[in-house]
Order: sequence, then C-alpha cells, then structure tokens
Amino acid sequence: MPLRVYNTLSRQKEDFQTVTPGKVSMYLCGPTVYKPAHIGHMVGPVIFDTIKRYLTYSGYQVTWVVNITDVDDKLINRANEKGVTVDALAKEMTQDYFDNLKTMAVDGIDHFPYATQHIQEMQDIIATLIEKGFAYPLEGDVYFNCAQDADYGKLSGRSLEQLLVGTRAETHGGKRHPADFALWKGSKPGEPAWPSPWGPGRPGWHIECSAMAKKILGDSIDIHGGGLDLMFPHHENELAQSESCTGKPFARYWMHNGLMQASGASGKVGGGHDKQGDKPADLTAAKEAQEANKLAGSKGAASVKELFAKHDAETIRFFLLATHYRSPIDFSDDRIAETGKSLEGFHRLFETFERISGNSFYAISAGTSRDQSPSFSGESSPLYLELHELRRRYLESMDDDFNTGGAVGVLFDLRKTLNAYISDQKLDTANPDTSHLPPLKAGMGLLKELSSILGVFRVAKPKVKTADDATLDGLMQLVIQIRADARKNKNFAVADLIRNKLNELKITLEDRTDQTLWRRG
RNA sequence: GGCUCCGUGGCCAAGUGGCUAAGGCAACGGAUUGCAAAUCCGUCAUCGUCGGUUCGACUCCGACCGGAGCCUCCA
Repeated sequence: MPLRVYNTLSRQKEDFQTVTPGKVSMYLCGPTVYKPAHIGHMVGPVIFDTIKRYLTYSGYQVTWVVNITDVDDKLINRANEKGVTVDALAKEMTQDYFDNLKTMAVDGIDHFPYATQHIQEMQDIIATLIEKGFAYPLEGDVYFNCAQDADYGKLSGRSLEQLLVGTRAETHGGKRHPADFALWKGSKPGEPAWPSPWGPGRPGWHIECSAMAKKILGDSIDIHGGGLDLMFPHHENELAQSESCTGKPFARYWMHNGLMQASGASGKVGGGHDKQGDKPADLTAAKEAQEANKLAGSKGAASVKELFAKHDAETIRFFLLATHYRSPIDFSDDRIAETGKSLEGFHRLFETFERISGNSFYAISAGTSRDQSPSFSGESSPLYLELHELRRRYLESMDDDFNTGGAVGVLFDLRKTLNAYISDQKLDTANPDTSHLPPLKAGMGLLKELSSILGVFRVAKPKVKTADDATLDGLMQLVIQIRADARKNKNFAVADLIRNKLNELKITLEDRTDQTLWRRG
C-alpha cells in the first residue's frame, strides 16, 4: 500500500512520488515575527514535523524549510507602536518562536531562511518576471500581471472574472487588473528599504517564499505546506510567480492544515438566527462573534507560553495530532484537559513496565526505520500476532494522508493490549517467572517506535528533585508505613482516614499486593 | 454574492459501496480490592434531513437544513 497524500491542487489523494526518488523537499510557510506566537501557529509545525518523521521513518531523506518573515507592514506598525526598531522586534519574536518549537518537540526543521537576507534573490525573480512580461513596474512598485498567467487561480479554484466581481477593494490607479499584486513595494520615508532597479522599497508578501524555496530547495519542490487561510491569496500568488518565472511546476503537493478555533470563551456563533439576509443587525453581531472566535489576529488569543504554564506541551502536541490535520480544531482548556486524562494511562503503563522489568520505557531504543522494524510474524507468543496487526494498522493509517488520528487510536489499542497481557500473565505481582517478559518488552519497543513517529513519549517528564521533594517523599514513606500497620491490624478506619485526607491534598494512594504506591494528582 | 470544506453514540474523534462503524473522555455492570486506586472483561451509535443511482450506501449524485474557512498581508 503506497503512501497517499491529499493534494489541494487536485482536491484528491494522490500516490506520493517525489521529484528525486528517495528524497523529499518540504517548505512550510513560517511566521511573521511581530508578536508572540499563539497556539494556532504551532499547528503547522507540529503536523509537518510529524510528517517529516514519518517520511524519514519510511526511508526518505527529507529537507524541511520554514521561513521567517522579518519585514512586513505588521512588523513595521508594531515596532513603531512599541518604539523599537523593526530588527529588534523581529529578533525578539523569532526567539519566542524558536523557544516554542523546542517546547513542542519540533526539531526537524533544517533551514530557517530570513526574508531580509534574500532580497537579492527576490529581485532576481522580479527582474525575470518583468523580462518575461509577467510583471510591470508602476510608480516605484512592481506588480504581477495576473492576466498574463493562463492558469492563475488553479490552486484556490478561482478565476480572474470571479475575482473581479468579488473584489470590492479599490484598485490602485494604474493596476491593470484588480487581482494584480505587489512584488515590490516602494517605500515611504522612515520605512525599511532596500535599493532596487525600481527604486528603494521592500518585497511584497509572497515573493519571499518563492525566492527562498527556489534557492534552498530548487525550482520544483515536493511538498508545500501552510495553513488553509494561506491558500488564497498567498499560495496562489506564490505559485503564479514561481511557475511564471521558472516555467516549471512549483510544488507537487500542496498541503493545507485546518485552522484552530477558539471555542467556549464566547457563545457559539449562529445558534438559531434566521435564514440569511433579513436582519442586518444580527448579521453584524454574528460577524463580530465570529471575529472574536478567530484566533488569528485576535488579541485575546493566549500566547503559547501562557498555555505551557497551564498544560503540558506533550499533551498539547498529542491533542493536535488526535485530529486529522485537514480538519479545523476546536481549542479549549477542557479539550486539552481531556487529552491529558487520556494520556495518564500511558504514563501509568510506563511505571508499571519499569516496576516489572527494571527498564525505563524512555531508555528503550526502538526501531527508527520501517524496514528494520521487527515484523513479529515468525514469533510464537499470541501477543506477537497482535503486535504485528497493530503495527500494520498504524502504518496503514499513516500511509493514508498521514492520518494521525487513526494512528493515535492504534496507540490506545496497543496500550490496552499490553495492559491485558500484563494482567493475564500476572506480571505485576512479583511474579518470579520471567519467561513472559520478552513479549512485553517487544510490545513496549513497538509502542516506543510508533509514538516516536508522532513525537510523543520521547523523554521522561523531568523529575526535579528539590529538598522539598525529598522531604515529602520521606514523609510519604512514613505515612504509608503507619497506614500499612493499621491495615495489618484491620484498623481500616484509620487507614481510610489517611487515604481520604491525602486525597484532599491531591495525593492518590494505590495499594498493590506487595507495596503501596503514591502519586500526586 | 463567488470559491472551498464539514455535519458519525452524552462530549471529542477515525473510517468504509456489502464482514462485528476504530479509539478517547464520561456513564453503567462485572472481575480484582478489607474498601478504594490502578488494571482487566463487558454494555452504550445505523452515521444532519429528504430524494436518486445501485442487487446493496453512512460511504456516490442532487436538493434542503445547519456549521466553518477564504474572497480584506491571519499559520
């Protein structure tokens, strides 16, 4: 079963075939670094990081580029508001972005090109476009000539005629078509500017991606990704420029991730308002509510760092991957909390495994390649058969347009299978018979392998041992000892009192056959 | 108005032209436990509505209802 990828260009899943066999070039539109990143900015990186992991696992050599837009109107405006230079603001926000990627375990990005460092490459493309008749200078600006591009609109499914009707924005006086967009913008006094054959100015929004993708990855790349909101006009224009410039297909597969939406904060939009059109007031209200629910550009959207204070980054990553990447995701604290609960069972299993085998789950070195991974097919224990089937289902899901939601489901099934095995074989009861251990270790190895592809359960939660923790641990051992004595004497009233009081302190006791465990939460 | 997309159990969420429609959270029953916790076993949906195509559709087509995004430099 070959890998299949949904291509926005064709609106269907296609067999995955790269420009160069065995290699994948991948470009993801990165952030404009003008304010701290919010959770929505993490969706693309997490998804494409996972895609890269899976492609690498499948034997491809992947090169992944994410650009940093460090010159832009929003950046200029915000720098002016804050009274800092564009450069300083950009640097600060770039660092914020990098910090967040690291926290989210996004570490597969190979290149971070900066727009301001590729002005020459952009100008080269613009010059070529003018030369070929696809662009024209106008009063210090340079515009792309949409009418000259025969297949303009093919990505988003629009035609120039439709754009004419739909556009209400007033046209720049000399533009030949309202849809024509700026490749180069002449600068006003005080704005960042670079010299150019068309006068001092700065690049248009779309040209940087064309230039940097071309420079680092070549004329034709395999995967171009970004948020659904970028499909038009950004990607449409990027595509038009690049293909008009090189005469070659720009990207084989256009992949767009769904957008994250805030939910819960304000009531849901719509509810029961009448059919459309009759009540302008309602419509306006609905519009406003809609705006409020949008994360993008919304001032209320919490920064990623604020979110990390409340939720574990791994939980957030898992949450993002539990839904198909093309679907919109409703974001709320409750949703994240629910995901956190669903992950507890994994951490519990890791503890159990360590108790049984003496090995840490996190120390397992699992297979990193689809081919080298054990197939389990020749083994004797019935568990191996199940492992084999689970692995097959996982790969089948991921092969189907990176269906991480289905893959996550397999992880839960694998968890249940291993817990059932432990339960059946009574492995967690100081069982001296170790003959049932190898299959369990194989299963844990598989869990490690498959979860690593999603980028979760990779490192143990840091257990910071402070003086307080040491004291607490000592205290707990004492309390547990006292309670054990009480239980031995059938003094359950005391035993239960201790446990209930500890519960109120968010400490849970777990009486096992040979010992009593405790944990917070 | 134009262009995309979506509507699966209480909530979240995979998936398929015809075997028992994944999984998670919640709930309930049972095993285990002194009682719990954890774990295991089990129960809980006919897939927005109405038509059509088909031997057969939740899955394909149409209409309608409901929701989302884009057309305004928002990932």
